[in-house]
Amino acid sequence: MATRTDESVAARTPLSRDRILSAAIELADEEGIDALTMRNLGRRLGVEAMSLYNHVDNKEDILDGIVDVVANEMNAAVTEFDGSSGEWKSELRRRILAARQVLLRHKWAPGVIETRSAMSLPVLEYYDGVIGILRRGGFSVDLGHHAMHALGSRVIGFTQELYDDSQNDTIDEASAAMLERHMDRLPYIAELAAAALHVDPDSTLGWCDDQTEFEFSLDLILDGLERLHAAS
Amino acid sequence: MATRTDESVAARTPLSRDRILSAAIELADEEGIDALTMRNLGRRLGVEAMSLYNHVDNKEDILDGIVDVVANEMNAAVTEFDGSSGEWKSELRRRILAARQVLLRHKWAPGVIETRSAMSLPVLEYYDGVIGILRRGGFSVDLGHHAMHALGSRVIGFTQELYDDSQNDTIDEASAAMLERHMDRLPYIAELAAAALHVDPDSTLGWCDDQTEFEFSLDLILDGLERLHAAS
DNA sequence: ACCTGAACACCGTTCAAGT
DNA sequence: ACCTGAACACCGTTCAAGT
Repeated sequence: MATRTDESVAARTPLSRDRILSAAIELADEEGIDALTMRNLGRRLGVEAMSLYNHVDNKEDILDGIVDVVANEMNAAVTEFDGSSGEWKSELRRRILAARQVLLRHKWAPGVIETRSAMSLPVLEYYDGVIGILRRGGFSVDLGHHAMHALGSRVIGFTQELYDDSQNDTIDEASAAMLERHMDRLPYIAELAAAALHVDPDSTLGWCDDQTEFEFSLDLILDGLERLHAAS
Repeated sequence: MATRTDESVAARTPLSRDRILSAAIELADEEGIDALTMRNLGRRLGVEAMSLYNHVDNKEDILDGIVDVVANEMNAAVTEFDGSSGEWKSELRRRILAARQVLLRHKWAPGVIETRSAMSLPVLEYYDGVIGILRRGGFSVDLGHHAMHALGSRVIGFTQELYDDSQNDTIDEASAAMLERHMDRLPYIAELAAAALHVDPDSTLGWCDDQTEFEFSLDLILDGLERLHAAS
């Protein structure tokens, strides 16, 4: 059926909004969000940067678009759980951890979502699904609203980390030296570091296991909500 | 004592790292972090952008510097509570809410802290104080560590909001129209909006009171930690 | 020792010109 | 209808030149 199956087809495939958004996500995934420039994106598509403007309004439009694509990916990953159990807590927990798996492939996404002034319909649909789980589980509108705030970015499976070391998985030498030098002014951090060292002797750095900490915090919040819910 | 008290003194005051950092913070507070460019900063100081490089290494150095200044402001606002009560929970709560007051004056700060690769000593001292409150309150090193993760950016008094409307306190018309158009696909958000409207009839926008939601979430986490602490 | 002007290598974006 | 080259107004930063 395919009349053109050689590799050069890709290069000849005409530009489109969808191809631009896919390439933009690839670029951000592989090289980080800072590498997502119009000129870089054009190069990846074998085209001049200015050609992109025939298919998207501007860079903001691209950022809006890739957020929608990722949110749809989350929604797809998550629908299988909808109504899968009568239990709001386990259902919500599984939904959030599934969304987290998607976002771990697109670590730039929470930061970009944060900067959008207009709202994304797919993101709102994701949120709507979360509130739906709570409401069907018997939460009042009010407590459901509070719950969304308490979960914060964790509702999409992400901890907006102060000092997230996802970029460079190690503490750089300058910081390590500074820590060393000022341990006397940081007695409790020194103690914590010592304890972490005890567990994993050859790294001052890998103090924290992201997934473990995420689930700890998520469960802490879910347990708190459960108690408030039971008391209401 | 002052031989020169006229207003032009400020303009003649020689440049220094401190003056540059103060001006940078003013600029970011007043016009947002995007307005903090070397040329803008130079203009505010009555000097060419290139002169700044005599006193700071580069822009990264300025960002590092203003984070330190703000963190020191937080530490100053917070020391009065240290050891003020034997009760870790109320002490930590007051500390975080005091830090929050500082950060509400410098809303750009959490975002900048997040992008620093090197660690700030004043920020670490703030964290150290938090862990200290927990440890003196009887928390194990491990539970103290988990607690820091659970609090996340809230430990410095800030909710890293998805869609924080601090910039434009209103939902823009495009988003409002989109919400209107797709209410059928967002049944639970529609319900929430209706409830919020009921409370405050003339705004689809002011759904949430930041301070209320912050304290709700903070107390939820503190209560959860208290329970884990009691069980340990 | 400190400040400046011109320049460089990047941005996003516009627009007239090509096919 | 789509793509391009040159250009514009911005970035951060370097460097030789001024005082």
